[in-house]
Amino acid sequence: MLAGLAGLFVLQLDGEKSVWLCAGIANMELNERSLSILDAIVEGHIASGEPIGSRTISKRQKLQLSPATVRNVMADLEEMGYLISPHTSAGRIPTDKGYRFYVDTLLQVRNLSSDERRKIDAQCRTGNLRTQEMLQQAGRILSDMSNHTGIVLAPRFVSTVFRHIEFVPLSQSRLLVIFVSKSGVVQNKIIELDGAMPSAQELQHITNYLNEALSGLTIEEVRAKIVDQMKQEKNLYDKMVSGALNFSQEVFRGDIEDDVIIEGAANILNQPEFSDRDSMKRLFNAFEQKSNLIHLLDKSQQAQGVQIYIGSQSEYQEFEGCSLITANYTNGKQSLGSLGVIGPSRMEYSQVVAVVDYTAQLVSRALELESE
Amino acid sequence: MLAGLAGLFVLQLDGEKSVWLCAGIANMELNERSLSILDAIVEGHIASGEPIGSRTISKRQKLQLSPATVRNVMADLEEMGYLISPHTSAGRIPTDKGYRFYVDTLLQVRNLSSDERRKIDAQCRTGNLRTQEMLQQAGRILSDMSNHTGIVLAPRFVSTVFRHIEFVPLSQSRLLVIFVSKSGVVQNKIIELDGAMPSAQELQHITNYLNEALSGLTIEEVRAKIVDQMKQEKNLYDKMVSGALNFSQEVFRGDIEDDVIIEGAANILNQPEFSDRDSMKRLFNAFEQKSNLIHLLDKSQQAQGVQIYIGSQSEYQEFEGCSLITANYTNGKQSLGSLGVIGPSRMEYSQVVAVVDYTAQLVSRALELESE
DNA sequence: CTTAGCACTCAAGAGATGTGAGTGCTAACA
DNA sequence: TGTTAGCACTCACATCTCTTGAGTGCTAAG
Repeated sequence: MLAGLAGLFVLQLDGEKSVWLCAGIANMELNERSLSILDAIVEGHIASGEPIGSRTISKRQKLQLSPATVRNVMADLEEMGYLISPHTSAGRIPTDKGYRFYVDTLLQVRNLSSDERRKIDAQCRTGNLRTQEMLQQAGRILSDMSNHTGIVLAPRFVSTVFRHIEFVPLSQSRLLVIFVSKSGVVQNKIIELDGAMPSAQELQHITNYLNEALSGLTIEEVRAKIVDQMKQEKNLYDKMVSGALNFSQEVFRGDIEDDVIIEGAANILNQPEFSDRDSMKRLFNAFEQKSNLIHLLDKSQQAQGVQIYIGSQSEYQEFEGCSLITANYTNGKQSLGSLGVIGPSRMEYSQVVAVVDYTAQLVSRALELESE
Repeated sequence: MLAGLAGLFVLQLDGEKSVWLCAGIANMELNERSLSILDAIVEGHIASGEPIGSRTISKRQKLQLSPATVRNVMADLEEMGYLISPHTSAGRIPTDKGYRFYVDTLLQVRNLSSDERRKIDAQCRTGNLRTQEMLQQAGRILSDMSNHTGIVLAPRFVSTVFRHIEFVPLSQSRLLVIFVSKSGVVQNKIIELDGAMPSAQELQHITNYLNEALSGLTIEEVRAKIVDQMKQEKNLYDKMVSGALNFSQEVFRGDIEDDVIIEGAANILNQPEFSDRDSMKRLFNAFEQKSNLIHLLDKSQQAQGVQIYIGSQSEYQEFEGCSLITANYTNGKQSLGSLGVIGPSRMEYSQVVAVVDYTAQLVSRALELESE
């Protein structure tokens, strides 16, 4: 859990760490004073957006140090890679490593005020939403409460539990297949038939058979089961079953792409750090392509609790200068997906972490109720 | 069809109008020379983005006029409201009225090169897409080919034709309803039951009854029919039918919101005219709220052929400085929705109109095939 | 009616200059 | 030995001036 190690870090939201404690545990290079100054610089920069100079730090009541002393410490911190100055005569700003250290060690996650909780609850409780809409609402909350961009990875199709399948013939050769997952998510797909369209009765039989045979399995298991049964096909004399299998192989083949909901992308226009065209375009393109975003969210789905990716540590160039704060959500039993906020590295972590955590809890609770 | 009248104008895509012709028909205030100069200024400005001066026009081979003469004409055009100069020593740029006139009278829609056609066709023919995906693909094409933002209004739910309904119980009191429209669009909705959940058999009965009774009607007609039958309820002794009606009233009540697909929003970052934060934000907000966009697209869906809205003529402030080029698409019989491109008023109309028109045709053809 | 000539305007870019926030270094101090 | 005051230095940023060039309107001649 050393600072500077890339990779994930699970925040403990309940325990508050004192700076004092960290001094011993987290990093031997830094004494209490350095930590305190680093903390002040990061928070000052987050608050103002400007580079922070030695005078500003020195004026803070807390530590009675002259600017010169602060400068010495800052020089050390710069040498260690936590800070950088944009140019000779400017103050210092945190590097990615600096943010990382701040987030891992110094950050005190604040609790949401009851006002904020109420605001979120109110937005959330807009009646009887379908899962998809509920997730979209969650994205909107994330975006509104953080003033950044909210992202939600919808439950992965392959890990959803099969509830129901239905076939609707569209034309001579085109058949619409509708699945419903246990949590009520509806997916559909069109398959082109090679042979003739089965009669209504045959379809009904196949439907009944599949609904019976596949109920309660995850899509992954469904796939496995079909492959398995196909192998034994020679032993199958029931024409209907063999037809159903042929069918469903077609149906469950191929991937249904993961779905990512992005809300409040326009908020990145508010961020001074993305004022230049290039970084703005890079981000928007990343939003439109989604695949890298999905990858990150997927990683986060497999982990537990709140995670913070900072800048280049996210592996993807287009997220340079960005931080991504995510949390997975569950249905009480297993992790279904993840959600979070993306914004500039200079972000009010303390606020955003609380919002992401709370929203993930809300979504989990909602899904838990549904899946019961 | 006088220039300056706000409102819609249906372009004739096949007929090419000569400037000469227009001089007589379109506007009595403008003689051939003025038209020619206005044309040159608009096209020049569209091509370069810069204000166009008298010297530039004078240097064109076509009309042998000195800069001074051109200046006189330009002064007249400015007085009539077609042009404006950003400042004293700059050239002229078209006003909204100027663009309107250009589009209505001077614009020569060019045909797509076979290369472009092939490119569009190739992108379109990505196999066996569901309607929703096909429309999204269309949005992407519009965006790619125009370098602006592509928008598509999905077929309005109320006007789609009922094909199939299905009920899936999710819990004791929550029932998932799935409709399929004739063109294969799947919609779903969750209803909360007041009374007890019907048994599987009852549900099956209700399903059969509704599928029978409602087949081939539009959702609008379905609603009317239900209301109608409810009135006669006293005469109904069939418990099942009355149950089905109660049910479906709940199901078809309330609106399913219109769906708008927006692709390539990031392209507005490329446009120098939207370089200032404010106009950029205004646009992105309009994209996120969608409602005004839907209203415009809906208007265009009810009209025929390609339509062009310019700047403030669109009624909405947030589209100031923008033009919207749209066309409706059909299933061969009736207009289902509309699609188009939104970008700065300074837009290559000739190119974009052709792309929008062609894409609308493609989508129409695809839906025609599906609905047969 | 058209055009050449001319004085005038103004945005944009290039220097020049001052200001202030911030730095590093050094020497004095506790 | 750690801390601090003092000082020279740096550099982004804002302001001002000056120049340049594209463009205009007006007037008088063709």
